[in-house]
Amino acid sequence: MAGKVEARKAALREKLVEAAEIRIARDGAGALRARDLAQDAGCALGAIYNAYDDLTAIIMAVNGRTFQHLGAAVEASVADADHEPPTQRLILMSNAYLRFAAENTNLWRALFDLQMTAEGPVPDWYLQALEGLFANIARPVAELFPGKGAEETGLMVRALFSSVHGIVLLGLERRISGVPPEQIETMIAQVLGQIGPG
Amino acid sequence: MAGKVEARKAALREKLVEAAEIRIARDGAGALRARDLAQDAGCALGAIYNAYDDLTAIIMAVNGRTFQHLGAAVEASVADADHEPPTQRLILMSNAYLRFAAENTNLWRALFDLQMTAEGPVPDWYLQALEGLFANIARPVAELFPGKGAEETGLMVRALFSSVHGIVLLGLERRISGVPPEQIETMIAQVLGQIGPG
DNA sequence: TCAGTATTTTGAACGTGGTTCAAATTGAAG
DNA sequence: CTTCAATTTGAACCACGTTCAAAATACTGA
Repeated sequence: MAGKVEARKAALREKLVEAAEIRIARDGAGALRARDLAQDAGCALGAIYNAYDDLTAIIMAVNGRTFQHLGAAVEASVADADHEPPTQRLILMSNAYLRFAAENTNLWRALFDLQMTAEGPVPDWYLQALEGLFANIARPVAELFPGKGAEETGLMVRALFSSVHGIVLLGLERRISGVPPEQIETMIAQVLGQIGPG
Repeated sequence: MAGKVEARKAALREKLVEAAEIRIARDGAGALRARDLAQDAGCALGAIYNAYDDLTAIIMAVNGRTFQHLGAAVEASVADADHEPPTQRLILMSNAYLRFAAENTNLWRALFDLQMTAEGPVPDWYLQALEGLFANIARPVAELFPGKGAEETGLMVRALFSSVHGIVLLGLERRISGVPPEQIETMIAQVLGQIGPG
């Protein structure tokens, strides 16, 4: 019975991220409360701190899942779009990004909100998840700018991702943008439609 | 001596925003503490709540100033650039935006961080300040796309602002972007340089 | 099986921080 | 100077993340 405690610990970790995911999705990461989480997971308040260092670590665990889902959604959007021109593939991915953000706003926000708050270095898997996203963008961009070097292409990839991210971010903040959600796609197309050589 | 209390109250409000501005600029809006603020302003803890509804209201007051400074910086960047082509003017404004954000990161972040947190409606002057920024962008955009209607131009203005905002936001988050600050200008130019008719 | 030891779980308690409010202080009026 | 209203004060309240000594549980050897 050596793995019994291990298994119980793992089960608790699992229950905690699941409960946290539900709460973050519903109320946002800022509304996550240790006491609520303990209740949801059916454990003692202190047990949370046996499973994770602190609440931030749990949010990070949720972010890990969210990144997976986000990455899958973006990749699926161009899974069978090889025949489409590169600009169109960029637009497809961006719309998938928008859709994911719109349907999972709080979880998606947690992905980027956390960075601002926490001081320490971003975990490695975080950066790698981002690189994964960038890799998908890099393919159409490389097709669009065959002449450019890797350096400049890499910057362009980040610039385009950041642009779409900004459009989605402010666009979903209805109170600021005043733009109805269905217009966000138009804005993305307006910007990405311009991208191309010469 | 009718206006005496009024004046004292106004003076306290002033001291509070000034102290808050200094603290937010140094440590970020999230690190603002009521007790520190009271000490800085030389008033009792409770006095804060005579002058303002809550800490959020003080941050909003600071944001009001920040918006003024930001608007002034952006306008100044194209003050005597009428002879420049529209794309160049967009780049000038964007670089001014970047520069302001880089030099006043915490104050600039507070401008957008707060929205996420607070639930209530955004105050009117907030939206008007944004409209003021948009108006500056609208001029070059209208020159670039003389054929487009007001509707589409308005969307494009928001799309471009959001794009630059996104590039600056993620670019300054060094831990995420991994891009050195001086490259952010390059990314802005990469995207804005593409904008133009047909 | 059981006593003894190690490990895990528990939740009361601590520290921090925003906000409140009864009491003290200050200012206005007679 | 006295009285009354308004303002100012800071101790106290509550919510929350986190800790840690004690209780519960699991493991080991006889």
